[in-house]
Amino acid sequence: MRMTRVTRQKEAILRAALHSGDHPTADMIYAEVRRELPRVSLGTVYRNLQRLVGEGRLSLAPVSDEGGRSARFDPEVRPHDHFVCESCQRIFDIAREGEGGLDLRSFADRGFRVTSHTLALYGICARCEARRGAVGTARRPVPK
Amino acid sequence: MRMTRVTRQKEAILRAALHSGDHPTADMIYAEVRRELPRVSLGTVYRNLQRLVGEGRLSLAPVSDEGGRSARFDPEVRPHDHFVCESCQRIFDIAREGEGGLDLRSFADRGFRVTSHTLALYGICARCEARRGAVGTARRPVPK
DNA sequence: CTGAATGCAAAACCTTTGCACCTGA
DNA sequence: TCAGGTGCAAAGGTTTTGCATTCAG
Repeated sequence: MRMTRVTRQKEAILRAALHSGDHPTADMIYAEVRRELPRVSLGTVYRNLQRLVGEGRLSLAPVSDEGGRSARFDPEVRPHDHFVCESCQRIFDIAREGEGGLDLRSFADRGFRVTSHTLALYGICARCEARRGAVGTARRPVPK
Repeated sequence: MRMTRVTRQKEAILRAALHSGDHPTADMIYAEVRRELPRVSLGTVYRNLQRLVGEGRLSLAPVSDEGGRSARFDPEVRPHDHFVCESCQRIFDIAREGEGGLDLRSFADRGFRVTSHTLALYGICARCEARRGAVGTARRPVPK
């Protein structure tokens, strides 16, 4: 039977993932944890992130940010959607209302069984939209 | 000014991507092109896939297959959605009806501008669902 | 005690890039 | 001709893994 041990590292990694505001990458979490546990290894971070996702304490945000090859972790584990701002790159969680408004009947009719889905919206967030109006047409990133 | 040259390689790569049935990875396309041009390099494949996507002749399927770190290319360039079978791993294109049934008013109200979106459904496809019923509860992959 | 977790470093994977040579328009 | 494309190989970035050691239960 799988014994899930409580280690200083794992706790710090979860805490970092929860408290790091914006859908952090493994590397961001690594940097954060390092401030508390300077000798932690990147391998430990990856292994624990994997465990935490497996235990349902974190989720993976299914967003494909342009050149982004790195996974984004999400403290929100309930089904929800995402909005990605193409200007400042921030990722917003979107609460899912009911079934997300999806009509899946045509799938059931064809013998398909849908068990989950991911929805990501792309565009310009309110802050960038406002700033763009003020500054002109330049699409420069909005600092945190 | 950007001159887009027609080369044997580029043509073979596009042909391979179009004719390869199921949302191929760069590697699959490489293998396919190699049969015709054995000296083609993987770098050339990547460079051309990038160009073809830039030219709107291919698109990238925004599906996050489990451990899959590799990009999937899609001959369908019009906006559409995807269904990923978690049993046989096949990816199905789904035609998008109208705006995909998404209600984006609440976003506009909050000052967000949505320019595009990606929707991926996960579940069991009709073929696997049927086979599962026949075989029992075992979830083994369905061969092509 | 004992096996799960860690730290470290090497490897694995996918993709990009530098550079000399080639080639299509 | 000659800029853009190619082949090759090396580099880059992210994630995984082998192994001796440490540590939680």
